Amino acid sequence: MPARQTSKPRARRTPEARPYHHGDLRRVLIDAALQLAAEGAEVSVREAARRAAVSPGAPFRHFPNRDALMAAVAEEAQRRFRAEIEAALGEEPPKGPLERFRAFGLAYLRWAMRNPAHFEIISTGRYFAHGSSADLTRDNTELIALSERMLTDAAEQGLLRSADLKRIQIASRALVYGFARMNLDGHFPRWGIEDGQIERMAEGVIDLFIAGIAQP
Amino acid sequence: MPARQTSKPRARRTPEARPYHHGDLRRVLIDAALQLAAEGAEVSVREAARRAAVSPGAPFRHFPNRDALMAAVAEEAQRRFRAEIEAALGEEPPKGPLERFRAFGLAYLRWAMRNPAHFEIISTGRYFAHGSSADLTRDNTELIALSERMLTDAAEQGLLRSADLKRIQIASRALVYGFARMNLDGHFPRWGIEDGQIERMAEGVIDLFIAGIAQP
DNA sequence: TCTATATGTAATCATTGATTACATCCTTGA
DNA sequence: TCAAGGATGTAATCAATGATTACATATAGA
Repeated sequence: MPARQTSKPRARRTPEARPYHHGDLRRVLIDAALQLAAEGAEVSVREAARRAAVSPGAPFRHFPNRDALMAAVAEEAQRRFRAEIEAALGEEPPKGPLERFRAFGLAYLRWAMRNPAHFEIISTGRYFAHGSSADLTRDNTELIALSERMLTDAAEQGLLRSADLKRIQIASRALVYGFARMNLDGHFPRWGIEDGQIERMAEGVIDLFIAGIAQP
Repeated sequence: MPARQTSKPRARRTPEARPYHHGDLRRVLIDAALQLAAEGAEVSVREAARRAAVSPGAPFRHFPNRDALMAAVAEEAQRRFRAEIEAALGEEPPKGPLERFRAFGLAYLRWAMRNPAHFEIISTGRYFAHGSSADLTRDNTELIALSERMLTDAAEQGLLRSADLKRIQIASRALVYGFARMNLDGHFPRWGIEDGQIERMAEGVIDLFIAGIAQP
């Protein structure tokens, strides 16, 4: 059997001999899990360990349990999500709040549709206790606050028909979230072959909503 | 040990001795799984078997695998979902299409919020292959058709501002589905203590949407 | 009544999350 | 410098689950 070399590893290790310690296993496990999810596979601790070429018990040195790993994965995904949305908004020349809201919704949906598995992990609360990660909660809260600020601005500038701001905020979240989840949950039967069609429909839905709340 | 009586079971069985054959195990398994889900537990084949007081292998006489059981569960849940919505619509005195649409959305959300686990099984497509049950697909399709008909009627009666009916239909589905899933996925933090508040917000969101698409 | 079929049981397997005892490495401070 | 001790990985093991197979029993129809 090709058992592990027992020669003193004190000496500089040969190129192919992995060192006993991994380097940054935590990071590698998170990446492996993200990749697993992106491939549409179930995320299992053992498979992540396998991809990191490490024993099945090793991950538990970094995460007390599977949920903690998933929470870390969600944290990373949420970070990327937020970064991409803010980047998209940053590219925009300054416009009115409703135009910014439109850009926000589009960036949100584009990311959700291009990273469905990661969006699912972020949003579902099925993989770990809600609020178990402060970072995740913060990123999420700030994204929501960002979008709500746009609507508040719009209201202050008299751009909205209704005075019930809270209602508009919730409805807008429900609309965008619902569209993302419909895509995720397989409610867009065929047209998914090339995603352009779904993204165009996302745009149309957002425009319809904005037209509905905007002062005529 | 209180091992099973080996006396010839040919004779009429004593009251407490369960007969070898169960009666309607398939049905009982589905009900057990529905109940498990409603309790917020994971639905496992074995636990369903346990509740049916039957061996762990028995369910596989009725369902080729776990997914098939979940599909049957979804079928039953979808049947109830549709029945309740149609019942709610039946109670309504005949009104305009937008009023009917409003009643539809409310009935939809009320059921989704009162049966979150069942709604999840129906809608997610994570528990079994989409389209694996003809009945489920049919019930779902007809619900969608029902709601779309209301919007079509509204359009024909000149009640809508926009001519893009398809867009309105998708947006309305996204809105209602999104609200239901936000509740399901834990995006309504505190106010859930008594559901009345969420149901009122659901009502408000639907009204906002209808006001947005209706001809002023 | 006799037999084919449907339905349940017992035993077993592979996979997974998790824990425990042990091995190895790395850092720190005397 | 180097030994102590914490951090990190391994090996072995456990319990739960989905699934399969061989076998047992009940039921229906000729």
